[in-house]
Amino acid sequence: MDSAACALCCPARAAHLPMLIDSLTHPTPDALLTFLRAQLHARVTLHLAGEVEVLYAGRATSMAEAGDRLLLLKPDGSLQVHGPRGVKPVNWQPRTDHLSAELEDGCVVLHAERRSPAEVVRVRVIGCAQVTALHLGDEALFLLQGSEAQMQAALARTPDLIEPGLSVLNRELLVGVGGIDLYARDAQGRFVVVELKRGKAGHEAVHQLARYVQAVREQVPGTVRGILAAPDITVPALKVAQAAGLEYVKVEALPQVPEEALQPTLF
Amino acid sequence: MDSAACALCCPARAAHLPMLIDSLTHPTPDALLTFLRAQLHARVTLHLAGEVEVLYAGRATSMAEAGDRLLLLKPDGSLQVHGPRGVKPVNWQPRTDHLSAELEDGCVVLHAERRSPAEVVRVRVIGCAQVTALHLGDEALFLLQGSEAQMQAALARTPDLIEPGLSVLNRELLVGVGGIDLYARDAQGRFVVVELKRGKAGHEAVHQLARYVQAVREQVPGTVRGILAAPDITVPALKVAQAAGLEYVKVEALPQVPEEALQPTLF
DNA sequence: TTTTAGATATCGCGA
DNA sequence: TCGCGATGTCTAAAA
Repeated sequence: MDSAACALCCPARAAHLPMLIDSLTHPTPDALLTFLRAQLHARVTLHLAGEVEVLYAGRATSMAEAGDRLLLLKPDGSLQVHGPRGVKPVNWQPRTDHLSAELEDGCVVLHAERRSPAEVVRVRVIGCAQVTALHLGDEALFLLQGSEAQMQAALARTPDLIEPGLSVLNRELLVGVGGIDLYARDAQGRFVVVELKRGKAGHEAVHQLARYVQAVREQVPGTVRGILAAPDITVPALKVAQAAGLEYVKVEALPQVPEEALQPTLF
Repeated sequence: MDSAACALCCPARAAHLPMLIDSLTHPTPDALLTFLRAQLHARVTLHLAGEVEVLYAGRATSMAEAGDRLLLLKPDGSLQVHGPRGVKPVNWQPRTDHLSAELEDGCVVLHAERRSPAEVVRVRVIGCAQVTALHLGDEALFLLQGSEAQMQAALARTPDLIEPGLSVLNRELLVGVGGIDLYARDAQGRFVVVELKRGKAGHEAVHQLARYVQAVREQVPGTVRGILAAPDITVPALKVAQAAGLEYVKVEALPQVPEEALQPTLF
Protein backbone atom coordinates (compact mmCIF):
# COMPACT_ATOMS: atom_id res chain seq x y z
CA MET A 1 0.00 0.00 0.00
CA ASP A 2 1.64 3.21 -1.14
CA SER A 3 -0.36 5.26 1.24
CA ALA A 4 2.23 7.49 2.81
CA ALA A 5 3.07 8.88 -0.58
CA CYS A 6 -0.57 9.59 -1.29
CA ALA A 7 -1.09 11.26 2.05
CA LEU A 8 1.83 13.48 1.29
CA CYS A 9 1.10 14.26 -2.34
CA CYS A 10 -2.56 15.10 -2.00
CA PRO A 11 -3.25 16.06 1.59
CA ALA A 12 -6.58 17.79 1.82
CA ARG A 13 -5.26 19.56 4.84
CA ALA A 14 -6.07 23.09 3.81
CA ALA A 15 -9.05 23.89 5.96
CA HIS A 16 -10.87 26.74 4.29
CA LEU A 17 -13.54 26.63 6.95
CA PRO A 18 -12.82 26.00 10.61
CA MET A 19 -14.91 22.84 10.35
CA LEU A 20 -12.48 20.65 8.43
CA ILE A 21 -9.46 20.09 10.62
CA ASP A 22 -7.47 17.42 8.87
CA SER A 23 -7.88 14.57 6.43
CA LEU A 24 -5.70 11.72 5.20
CA THR A 25 -6.16 9.43 2.23
CA HIS A 26 -4.82 5.89 2.41
CA PRO A 27 -2.53 6.48 5.36
CA THR A 28 -0.09 3.84 6.56
CA PRO A 29 -0.89 2.25 9.92
CA ASP A 30 1.79 4.44 11.48
CA ALA A 31 0.39 7.59 9.95
CA LEU A 32 -3.12 6.61 10.98
CA LEU A 33 -2.03 5.93 14.53
CA THR A 34 -0.31 9.30 14.77
CA PHE A 35 -3.38 10.98 13.32
CA LEU A 36 -5.78 9.24 15.71
CA ARG A 37 -3.63 9.84 18.77
CA ALA A 38 -3.43 13.52 17.92
CA GLN A 39 -7.16 13.90 17.39
CA LEU A 40 -8.79 11.36 19.68
CA HIS A 41 -8.98 13.47 22.80
CA ALA A 42 -9.25 16.83 21.08
CA ARG A 43 -13.02 17.33 21.11
CA VAL A 44 -13.27 16.55 17.42
CA THR A 45 -15.43 14.27 15.34
CA LEU A 46 -13.61 11.60 13.37
CA HIS A 47 -14.85 9.59 10.46
CA LEU A 48 -12.86 6.79 8.98
CA ALA A 49 -13.59 4.67 5.92
CA GLY A 50 -11.81 1.38 5.68
CA GLU A 51 -11.74 -2.36 6.07
CA VAL A 52 -12.22 -3.33 9.69
CA GLU A 53 -13.02 -6.18 12.04
CA VAL A 54 -15.15 -5.52 15.09
CA LEU A 55 -15.49 -7.38 18.36
CA TYR A 56 -18.08 -6.44 20.94
CA ALA A 57 -18.54 -7.88 24.40
CA GLY A 58 -20.94 -6.60 27.04
CA ARG A 59 -24.67 -7.05 27.38
CA ALA A 60 -24.24 -9.42 24.46
CA THR A 61 -21.26 -10.56 22.39
CA SER A 62 -20.76 -10.06 18.69
CA MET A 63 -18.11 -10.43 16.09
CA ALA A 64 -18.00 -9.10 12.57
CA GLU A 65 -15.52 -10.44 10.06
CA ALA A 66 -13.44 -8.05 8.02
CA GLY A 67 -15.51 -5.79 5.80
CA ASP A 68 -15.74 -2.28 4.43
CA ARG A 69 -17.08 -0.02 7.14
CA LEU A 70 -17.51 3.60 8.05
CA LEU A 71 -16.47 4.58 11.57
CA LEU A 72 -17.81 7.60 13.39
CA LEU A 73 -16.21 8.87 16.58
CA LYS A 74 -17.77 11.87 18.26
CA PRO A 75 -16.28 14.18 20.89
CA ASP A 76 -18.65 12.81 23.55
CA GLY A 77 -16.88 9.47 23.17
CA SER A 78 -19.62 7.70 21.25
CA LEU A 79 -18.50 5.29 18.57
CA GLN A 80 -20.42 3.69 15.73
CA VAL A 81 -19.46 1.36 12.93
CA HIS A 82 -21.66 1.56 9.87
CA GLY A 83 -22.16 -1.02 7.15
CA PRO A 84 -23.81 -0.53 3.77
CA ARG A 85 -27.39 -0.67 5.03
CA GLY A 86 -29.75 0.92 7.46
CA VAL A 87 -29.75 3.74 9.98
CA LYS A 88 -28.60 1.43 12.74
CA PRO A 89 -24.85 0.83 13.02
CA VAL A 90 -23.45 -2.69 12.83
CA ASN A 91 -21.62 -2.08 16.10
CA TRP A 92 -21.62 0.85 18.45
CA GLN A 93 -20.84 2.24 21.88
CA PRO A 94 -23.10 5.07 23.09
CA ARG A 95 -20.59 6.41 25.58
CA THR A 96 -17.02 5.49 26.31
CA ASP A 97 -15.14 5.93 29.55
CA HIS A 98 -11.89 4.92 27.97
CA LEU A 99 -10.85 5.23 24.35
CA SER A 100 -7.46 4.32 22.97
CA ALA A 101 -5.65 3.48 19.74
CA GLU A 102 -2.84 0.93 19.63
CA LEU A 103 -0.71 -0.77 17.03
CA GLU A 104 -1.14 -4.54 17.11
CA ASP A 105 0.49 -6.82 14.53
CA GLY A 106 0.88 -3.89 12.18
CA CYS A 107 -2.75 -2.81 12.42
CA VAL A 108 -4.32 0.07 14.28
CA VAL A 109 -6.77 -1.20 16.90
CA LEU A 110 -9.32 1.04 18.57
CA HIS A 111 -10.48 0.12 22.05
CA ALA A 112 -13.67 1.69 23.37
CA GLU A 113 -14.69 0.75 26.89
CA ARG A 114 -17.41 1.79 29.26
CA ARG A 115 -18.50 0.71 32.69
CA SER A 116 -22.12 0.40 33.74
CA PRO A 117 -22.88 -1.55 31.78
CA ALA A 118 -19.42 -3.00 31.36
CA GLU A 119 -18.87 -3.15 27.64
CA VAL A 120 -16.03 -3.05 25.21
CA VAL A 121 -15.82 -2.56 21.48
CA ARG A 122 -12.60 -3.36 19.65
CA VAL A 123 -12.13 -2.19 16.10
CA ARG A 124 -9.19 -3.50 14.10
CA VAL A 125 -8.40 -1.34 11.10
CA ILE A 126 -7.01 -3.57 8.37
CA GLY A 127 -6.99 -0.85 5.75
CA CYS A 128 -7.93 2.81 5.85
CA ALA A 129 -9.13 4.56 2.70
CA GLN A 130 -9.81 7.93 4.28
CA VAL A 131 -9.83 9.45 7.73
CA THR A 132 -11.05 12.96 8.54
CA ALA A 133 -11.13 15.09 11.65
CA LEU A 134 -13.93 17.61 11.88
CA HIS A 135 -15.12 20.22 14.31
CA LEU A 136 -18.90 19.90 14.43
CA GLY A 137 -19.36 22.80 16.79
CA ASP A 138 -22.14 23.06 19.29
CA GLU A 139 -25.58 21.65 19.01
CA ALA A 140 -27.74 23.82 16.79
CA LEU A 141 -31.27 24.83 17.74
CA PHE A 142 -33.61 21.93 17.26
CA LEU A 143 -37.39 22.05 17.44
CA LEU A 144 -39.66 19.04 17.45
CA GLN A 145 -43.38 19.32 17.04
CA GLY A 146 -45.72 16.47 17.87
CA SER A 147 -44.13 14.84 20.88
CA GLU A 148 -46.27 13.28 23.55
CA ALA A 149 -45.18 16.03 25.95
CA GLN A 150 -46.62 18.67 23.62
CA MET A 151 -49.79 16.66 23.16
CA GLN A 152 -50.10 16.43 26.94
CA ALA A 153 -49.67 20.18 27.32
CA ALA A 154 -52.24 20.90 24.64
CA LEU A 155 -54.81 18.53 26.12
CA ALA A 156 -54.16 19.84 29.61
CA ARG A 157 -55.03 23.31 28.32
CA THR A 158 -58.15 22.12 26.49
CA PRO A 159 -59.33 18.87 28.08
CA ASP A 160 -62.67 19.36 26.30
CA LEU A 161 -60.90 17.84 23.28
CA ILE A 162 -61.00 14.56 25.20
CA GLU A 163 -64.48 14.95 26.68
CA PRO A 164 -66.72 17.93 27.39
CA GLY A 165 -66.76 18.88 31.04
CA LEU A 166 -63.43 17.27 31.87
CA SER A 167 -61.20 19.20 34.26
CA VAL A 168 -57.54 18.33 34.76
CA LEU A 169 -56.33 17.87 38.32
CA ASN A 170 -52.75 16.76 37.67
CA ARG A 171 -50.19 16.05 35.02
CA GLU A 172 -47.57 13.33 35.40
CA LEU A 173 -49.07 12.31 38.73
CA LEU A 174 -46.89 9.70 40.34
CA VAL A 175 -48.87 6.74 41.57
CA GLY A 176 -46.75 3.89 42.81
CA VAL A 177 -44.72 2.75 39.84
CA GLY A 178 -45.03 5.08 36.89
CA GLY A 179 -46.85 8.35 36.30
CA ILE A 180 -50.38 9.14 35.12
CA ASP A 181 -50.27 11.37 32.05
CA LEU A 182 -53.43 13.27 32.97
CA TYR A 183 -55.48 12.91 36.15
CA ALA A 184 -58.87 14.55 35.86
CA ARG A 185 -62.47 14.71 36.99
CA ASP A 186 -65.45 14.40 34.66
CA ALA A 187 -68.72 16.37 34.57
CA GLN A 188 -70.24 13.92 37.08
CA GLY A 189 -67.34 14.37 39.49
CA ARG A 190 -65.83 10.94 38.84
CA PHE A 191 -62.05 10.59 38.75
CA VAL A 192 -60.57 9.95 35.33
CA VAL A 193 -57.18 8.50 34.47
CA VAL A 194 -56.03 9.50 30.98
CA GLU A 195 -53.21 7.73 29.17
CA LEU A 196 -51.87 9.46 26.06
CA LYS A 197 -50.19 8.02 23.02
CA ARG A 198 -48.89 10.17 20.22
CA GLY A 199 -49.16 7.38 17.66
CA LYS A 200 -51.24 4.26 17.24
CA ALA A 201 -51.92 2.69 20.63
CA GLY A 202 -51.26 -1.03 21.09
CA HIS A 203 -52.39 -3.36 23.83
CA GLU A 204 -49.40 -2.40 25.97
CA ALA A 205 -50.89 1.07 26.29
CA VAL A 206 -54.17 -0.47 27.45
CA HIS A 207 -52.41 -2.54 30.09
CA GLN A 208 -50.48 0.51 31.21
CA LEU A 209 -53.75 2.39 31.65
CA ALA A 210 -55.28 -0.57 33.47
CA ARG A 211 -52.43 -0.56 36.00
CA TYR A 212 -52.85 3.14 36.73
CA VAL A 213 -56.63 2.84 37.06
CA GLN A 214 -56.28 -0.03 39.50
CA ALA A 215 -53.74 1.91 41.54
CA VAL A 216 -56.10 4.87 41.80
CA ARG A 217 -59.07 2.67 42.69
CA GLU A 218 -57.11 1.33 45.64
CA GLN A 219 -56.51 4.85 46.91
CA VAL A 220 -59.76 6.74 46.30
CA PRO A 221 -63.37 5.78 46.85
CA GLY A 222 -66.02 5.89 44.15
CA THR A 223 -65.92 5.21 40.44
CA VAL A 224 -62.63 5.66 38.54
CA ARG A 225 -62.73 5.85 34.76
CA GLY A 226 -59.83 5.07 32.43
CA ILE A 227 -59.47 6.76 29.07
CA LEU A 228 -56.90 5.95 26.42
CA ALA A 229 -56.46 9.03 24.24
CA ALA A 230 -54.64 8.51 20.95
CA PRO A 231 -55.03 9.30 17.26
CA ASP A 232 -55.45 5.61 16.49
CA ILE A 233 -55.63 2.19 18.13
CA THR A 234 -54.98 -1.36 16.97
CA VAL A 235 -57.98 -3.66 16.69
CA PRO A 236 -56.77 -6.09 19.39
CA ALA A 237 -56.00 -3.22 21.74
CA LEU A 238 -59.52 -1.85 21.35
CA LYS A 239 -60.97 -5.26 22.20
CA VAL A 240 -58.81 -5.55 25.29
CA ALA A 241 -59.85 -2.06 26.37
CA GLN A 242 -63.53 -2.80 25.96
CA ALA A 243 -63.21 -6.09 27.82
CA ALA A 244 -61.49 -4.29 30.69
CA GLY A 245 -64.09 -1.54 30.87
CA LEU A 246 -61.69 1.11 29.63
CA GLU A 247 -62.53 3.77 27.07
CA TYR A 248 -60.80 4.87 23.90
CA VAL A 249 -61.04 8.44 22.68
CA LYS A 250 -59.65 9.50 19.33
CA VAL A 251 -57.61 12.69 19.52
CA GLU A 252 -55.61 14.30 16.76
CA ALA A 253 -51.88 13.89 17.16
CA LEU A 254 -50.63 17.27 15.99
CA PRO A 255 -52.25 20.56 16.95
CA GLN A 256 -51.42 21.55 13.38
CA VAL A 257 -48.34 23.63 13.34
CA PRO A 258 -48.57 24.30 9.63
CA GLU A 259 -45.77 23.80 7.15
CA GLU A 260 -46.33 27.38 6.02
CA ALA A 261 -45.16 28.59 9.39
CA LEU A 262 -41.99 26.51 9.34
CA GLN A 263 -41.15 26.61 5.65
CA PRO A 264 -40.27 30.31 5.19
CA THR A 265 -37.89 30.27 8.11
CA LEU A 266 -35.89 27.39 6.78
CA PHE A 267 -36.24 27.56 3.03
CA MET B 1 -15.59 30.31 -1.32
CA ASP B 2 -12.78 29.29 -3.63
CA SER B 3 -13.83 25.73 -3.55
CA ALA B 4 -13.77 24.76 -7.19
CA ALA B 5 -10.09 25.58 -7.30
CA CYS B 6 -9.47 23.42 -4.24
CA ALA B 7 -11.43 20.54 -5.66
CA LEU B 8 -9.34 20.74 -8.79
CA CYS B 9 -5.93 21.29 -7.21
CA CYS B 10 -6.09 18.58 -4.56
CA PRO B 11 -8.65 16.03 -5.62
CA ALA B 12 -8.24 12.87 -3.61
CA ARG B 13 -9.65 11.04 -6.56
CA ALA B 14 -6.97 8.43 -6.93
CA ALA B 15 -8.63 5.35 -5.51
CA HIS B 16 -5.84 3.02 -4.49
CA LEU B 17 -8.40 0.57 -3.15
CA PRO B 18 -11.70 -0.12 -4.85
CA MET B 19 -13.41 1.25 -1.75
CA LEU B 20 -12.74 4.95 -2.19
CA ILE B 21 -14.52 6.12 -5.30
CA ASP B 22 -14.30 9.88 -5.21
CA SER B 23 -13.87 12.75 -2.77
CA LEU B 24 -14.15 16.53 -2.97
CA THR B 25 -12.96 19.17 -0.54
CA HIS B 26 -14.90 22.41 -0.28
CA PRO B 27 -16.77 22.03 -3.54
CA THR B 28 -18.91 24.81 -4.95
CA PRO B 29 -22.66 24.17 -4.91
CA ASP B 30 -22.48 23.41 -8.62
CA ALA B 31 -19.63 20.94 -8.16
CA LEU B 32 -21.42 19.32 -5.24
CA LEU B 33 -24.63 19.00 -7.21
CA THR B 34 -22.81 17.36 -10.10
CA PHE B 35 -21.05 15.03 -7.69
CA LEU B 36 -24.23 14.03 -5.89
CA ARG B 37 -26.22 13.52 -9.07
CA ALA B 38 -23.48 11.28 -10.43
CA GLN B 39 -23.26 9.17 -7.26
CA LEU B 40 -26.73 9.23 -5.74
CA HIS B 41 -28.18 6.31 -7.63
CA ALA B 42 -24.94 4.39 -8.14
CA ARG B 43 -25.15 1.96 -5.22
CA VAL B 44 -22.52 3.90 -3.29
CA THR B 45 -22.28 5.24 0.24
CA LEU B 46 -21.88 8.99 0.55
CA HIS B 47 -20.69 10.95 3.50
CA LEU B 48 -20.77 14.71 3.56
CA ALA B 49 -19.46 17.09 6.19
CA GLY B 50 -20.82 20.59 6.14
CA GLU B 51 -23.16 23.21 7.46
CA VAL B 52 -26.75 22.22 6.87
CA GLU B 53 -30.34 22.95 7.79
CA VAL B 54 -32.78 20.06 8.13
CA LEU B 55 -36.54 20.00 7.91
CA TYR B 56 -38.53 16.89 8.72
CA ALA B 57 -42.25 16.37 8.36
CA GLY B 58 -44.12 13.15 8.88
CA ARG B 59 -45.21 11.40 12.05
CA ALA B 60 -43.95 14.53 13.74
CA THR B 61 -42.36 17.75 12.49
CA SER B 62 -38.90 18.99 13.26
CA MET B 63 -36.57 21.72 12.18
CA ALA B 64 -32.89 22.17 12.90
CA GLU B 65 -31.26 25.50 12.36
CA ALA B 66 -28.03 25.72 10.44
CA GLY B 67 -25.24 23.81 12.08
CA ASP B 68 -22.23 21.63 11.36
CA ARG B 69 -23.41 18.16 10.53
CA LEU B 70 -22.27 14.89 9.07
CA LEU B 71 -24.55 13.32 6.46
CA LEU B 72 -24.57 9.64 5.66
CA LEU B 73 -26.35 8.30 2.58
CA LYS B 74 -26.30 4.56 2.04
CA PRO B 75 -27.04 2.60 -1.13
CA ASP B 76 -30.28 1.24 0.39
CA GLY B 77 -31.60 4.81 0.39
CA SER B 78 -31.27 5.41 4.10
CA LEU B 79 -30.21 8.88 5.18
CA GLN B 80 -28.94 10.14 8.51
CA VAL B 81 -27.78 13.50 9.74
CA HIS B 82 -25.38 13.41 12.67
CA GLY B 83 -24.59 16.14 15.16
CA PRO B 84 -21.70 16.27 17.61
CA ARG B 85 -23.22 13.92 20.17
CA GLY B 86 -24.69 10.49 20.54
CA VAL B 87 -25.24 7.38 18.48
CA LYS B 88 -28.65 8.51 17.37
CA PRO B 89 -28.79 10.88 14.38
CA VAL B 90 -30.36 14.31 14.72
CA ASN B 91 -32.55 13.53 11.73
CA TRP B 92 -32.91 10.44 9.61
CA GLN B 93 -34.90 8.53 7.07
CA PRO B 94 -34.66 4.75 7.38
CA ARG B 95 -35.80 4.11 3.84
CA THR B 96 -36.45 6.44 0.92
CA ASP B 97 -38.75 5.86 -1.99
CA HIS B 98 -37.57 9.01 -3.69
CA LEU B 99 -34.24 10.75 -3.31
CA SER B 100 -33.17 13.83 -5.24
CA ALA B 101 -30.71 16.72 -5.19
CA GLU B 102 -31.68 20.17 -6.44
CA LEU B 103 -30.17 23.64 -6.54
CA GLU B 104 -32.33 26.16 -4.66
CA ASP B 105 -31.22 29.75 -4.10
CA GLY B 106 -27.65 28.76 -4.74
CA CYS B 107 -27.67 25.88 -2.26
CA VAL B 108 -27.84 22.16 -2.84
CA VAL B 109 -30.98 20.72 -1.28
CA LEU B 110 -31.47 17.01 -0.70
CA HIS B 111 -34.99 15.66 -0.67
CA ALA B 112 -35.63 12.23 0.85
CA GLU B 113 -39.21 10.99 0.76
CA ARG B 114 -40.97 7.84 1.75
CA ARG B 115 -44.56 6.72 1.78
CA SER B 116 -46.09 4.57 4.51
CA PRO B 117 -45.59 6.38 6.69
CA ALA B 118 -45.59 9.50 4.52
CA GLU B 119 -42.48 11.36 5.55
CA VAL B 120 -40.02 13.76 4.04
CA VAL B 121 -36.60 14.98 5.07
CA ARG B 122 -35.13 18.05 3.39
CA VAL B 123 -31.47 18.86 3.88
CA ARG B 124 -30.19 22.23 2.73
CA VAL B 125 -26.43 22.25 2.35
CA ILE B 126 -25.21 25.76 3.14
CA GLY B 127 -21.55 24.83 3.01
CA CYS B 128 -19.78 21.58 2.26
CA ALA B 129 -16.35 20.91 3.73
CA GLN B 130 -15.90 17.43 2.34
CA VAL B 131 -17.94 14.90 0.44
CA THR B 132 -16.84 11.34 -0.29
CA ALA B 133 -18.28 8.47 -2.27
CA LEU B 134 -17.42 4.98 -1.05
CA HIS B 135 -18.17 1.44 -2.02
CA LEU B 136 -18.84 -0.43 1.22
CA GLY B 137 -19.28 -3.80 -0.46
CA ASP B 138 -21.53 -6.50 0.83
CA GLU B 139 -22.45 -7.22 4.38
CA ALA B 140 -19.69 -9.13 6.15
CA LEU B 141 -20.34 -12.16 8.32
CA PHE B 142 -21.80 -11.09 11.62
CA LEU B 143 -22.43 -13.23 14.69
CA LEU B 144 -24.30 -12.16 17.77
CA GLN B 145 -24.39 -14.14 20.99
CA GLY B 146 -26.78 -13.48 23.81
CA SER B 147 -30.10 -12.71 22.19
CA GLU B 148 -33.29 -13.71 23.93
CA ALA B 149 -33.97 -16.26 21.19
CA GLN B 150 -30.68 -18.00 21.97
CA MET B 151 -31.42 -17.88 25.68
CA GLN B 152 -34.81 -19.44 25.05
CA ALA B 153 -33.31 -22.22 22.97
CA ALA B 154 -30.69 -22.95 25.63
CA LEU B 155 -33.22 -23.08 28.47
CA ALA B 156 -35.60 -25.21 26.41
CA ARG B 157 -32.76 -27.73 26.03
CA THR B 158 -31.82 -27.64 29.72
CA PRO B 159 -34.82 -26.43 31.73
CA ASP B 160 -33.09 -27.71 34.86
CA LEU B 161 -31.20 -24.41 34.78
CA ILE B 162 -34.49 -22.80 35.78
CA GLU B 163 -35.61 -25.46 38.22
CA PRO B 164 -34.79 -29.12 38.72
CA GLY B 165 -37.49 -31.41 37.39
CA LEU B 166 -38.97 -28.88 34.98
CA SER B 167 -40.04 -30.22 31.59
CA VAL B 168 -40.87 -27.93 28.70
CA LEU B 169 -44.18 -28.48 26.93
CA ASN B 170 -44.12 -25.56 24.48
CA ARG B 171 -42.11 -22.61 23.25
CA GLU B 172 -43.77 -19.40 22.03
CA LEU B 173 -47.19 -20.77 22.96
CA LEU B 174 -49.85 -18.32 21.84
CA VAL B 175 -52.41 -17.57 24.52
CA GLY B 176 -54.82 -14.76 23.74
CA VAL B 177 -52.75 -11.63 23.25
CA GLY B 178 -49.08 -12.44 23.18
CA GLY B 179 -47.01 -15.57 23.40
CA ILE B 180 -45.61 -17.50 26.36
CA ASP B 181 -41.84 -17.87 26.06
CA LEU B 182 -41.76 -21.29 27.76
CA TYR B 183 -44.71 -23.38 28.89
CA ALA B 184 -43.72 -26.20 31.19
CA ARG B 185 -44.66 -28.62 33.95
CA ASP B 186 -42.83 -28.90 37.25
CA ALA B 187 -41.82 -31.99 39.26
CA GLN B 188 -45.23 -31.97 40.97
CA GLY B 189 -47.05 -31.85 37.66
CA ARG B 190 -48.15 -28.24 37.98
CA PHE B 191 -48.21 -26.04 34.89
CA VAL B 192 -45.54 -23.37 34.78
CA VAL B 193 -45.48 -20.22 32.69
CA VAL B 194 -41.93 -18.93 32.16
CA GLU B 195 -41.20 -15.41 30.94
CA LEU B 196 -37.62 -14.73 29.82
CA LYS B 197 -35.67 -11.50 29.75
CA ARG B 198 -32.14 -11.31 28.44
CA GLY B 199 -31.33 -8.25 30.55
CA LYS B 200 -32.57 -6.80 33.81
CA ALA B 201 -36.29 -7.37 34.17
CA GLY B 202 -38.52 -4.42 35.04
CA HIS B 203 -42.08 -4.37 36.28
CA GLU B 204 -43.34 -4.54 32.70
CA ALA B 205 -41.96 -8.06 32.51
CA VAL B 206 -43.80 -8.99 35.72
CA HIS B 207 -47.10 -7.67 34.41
CA GLN B 208 -46.54 -9.46 31.14
CA LEU B 209 -46.02 -12.70 33.07
CA ALA B 210 -49.08 -12.00 35.23
CA ARG B 211 -51.26 -11.65 32.14
CA TYR B 212 -50.07 -14.95 30.72
CA VAL B 213 -50.53 -16.77 34.03
CA GLN B 214 -54.06 -15.46 34.36
CA ALA B 215 -54.87 -16.49 30.80
CA VAL B 216 -53.63 -20.02 31.48
CA ARG B 217 -55.52 -20.25 34.77
CA GLU B 218 -58.74 -19.50 32.90
CA GLN B 219 -58.08 -22.39 30.54
CA VAL B 220 -56.66 -25.19 32.68
CA PRO B 221 -57.64 -26.51 36.08
CA GLY B 222 -55.26 -26.77 39.00
CA THR B 223 -52.38 -24.63 40.15
CA VAL B 224 -50.48 -22.54 37.60
CA ARG B 225 -47.11 -21.14 38.55
CA GLY B 226 -45.45 -18.12 36.98
CA ILE B 227 -41.68 -17.79 36.78
CA LEU B 228 -39.75 -14.77 35.59
CA ALA B 229 -36.32 -15.95 34.46
CA ALA B 230 -33.72 -13.24 33.95
CA PRO B 231 -30.11 -12.48 34.92
CA ASP B 232 -31.32 -9.59 37.07
CA ILE B 233 -34.44 -7.77 38.25
CA THR B 234 -35.20 -4.28 39.52
CA VAL B 235 -36.14 -3.94 43.17
CA PRO B 236 -39.67 -2.62 42.47
CA ALA B 237 -40.27 -5.39 39.96
CA LEU B 238 -39.28 -8.01 42.51
CA LYS B 239 -41.73 -6.54 45.03
CA VAL B 240 -44.54 -6.53 42.48
CA ALA B 241 -43.75 -10.13 41.60
CA GLN B 242 -43.79 -11.27 45.22
CA ALA B 243 -47.05 -9.42 45.87
CA ALA B 244 -48.62 -11.14 42.87
CA GLY B 245 -47.41 -14.58 43.90
CA LEU B 246 -45.00 -14.85 41.01
CA GLU B 247 -41.48 -16.20 41.24
CA TYR B 248 -38.16 -14.83 40.09
CA VAL B 249 -35.35 -17.13 39.08
CA LYS B 250 -31.90 -15.82 38.31
CA VAL B 251 -30.46 -17.29 35.13
CA GLU B 252 -27.22 -16.34 33.48
CA ALA B 253 -27.68 -14.38 30.30
CA LEU B 254 -24.94 -15.93 28.21
CA PRO B 255 -24.41 -19.68 28.06
CA GLN B 256 -20.68 -19.00 28.26
CA VAL B 257 -19.31 -18.39 24.86
CA PRO B 258 -15.83 -17.57 26.08
CA GLU B 259 -13.70 -14.72 24.83
CA GLU B 260 -10.96 -17.25 24.23
CA ALA B 261 -13.08 -18.88 21.55
CA LEU B 262 -13.77 -15.61 19.78
CA GLN B 263 -10.53 -13.79 20.32
CA PRO B 264 -8.10 -15.86 18.25
CA THR B 265 -10.32 -15.73 15.18
CA LEU B 266 -10.47 -11.99 15.21
CA PHE B 267 -7.25 -10.81 16.77
C1' DT C 1 -50.62 -4.97 5.37
C1' DT C 2 -51.16 -5.06 10.20
C1' DT C 3 -49.55 -6.31 14.59
C1' DT C 4 -46.30 -7.90 17.92
C1' DA C 5 -42.12 -8.30 20.39
C1' DG C 6 -37.05 -7.68 20.68
C1' DA C 7 -33.03 -4.56 20.91
C1' DT C 8 -26.02 -4.38 22.94
C1' DA C 9 -32.20 -0.46 21.83
C1' DT C 10 -30.84 5.11 22.95
C1' DC C 11 -32.02 9.10 25.48
C1' DG C 12 -33.54 12.11 29.02
C1' DC C 13 -35.90 12.83 33.40
C1' DG C 14 -36.69 12.30 38.24
C1' DA C 15 -35.99 10.25 42.77
C1' DT D 1 -26.83 5.75 40.04
C1' DC D 2 -31.12 3.39 39.26
C1' DG D 3 -35.63 3.01 37.53
C1' DC D 4 -38.93 4.32 34.21
C1' DG D 5 -41.11 5.67 29.96
C1' DA D 6 -40.98 8.02 25.21
C1' DT D 7 -39.01 7.49 20.71
C1' DG D 8 -40.28 10.41 14.08
C1' DT D 9 -37.90 4.60 17.98
C1' DC D 10 -35.91 0.65 14.06
C1' DT D 11 -36.17 -4.06 12.71
C1' DA D 12 -37.62 -8.67 11.66
C1' DA D 13 -41.06 -12.15 12.07
C1' DA D 14 -45.72 -13.81 12.27
C1' DA D 15 -50.66 -13.58 11.35
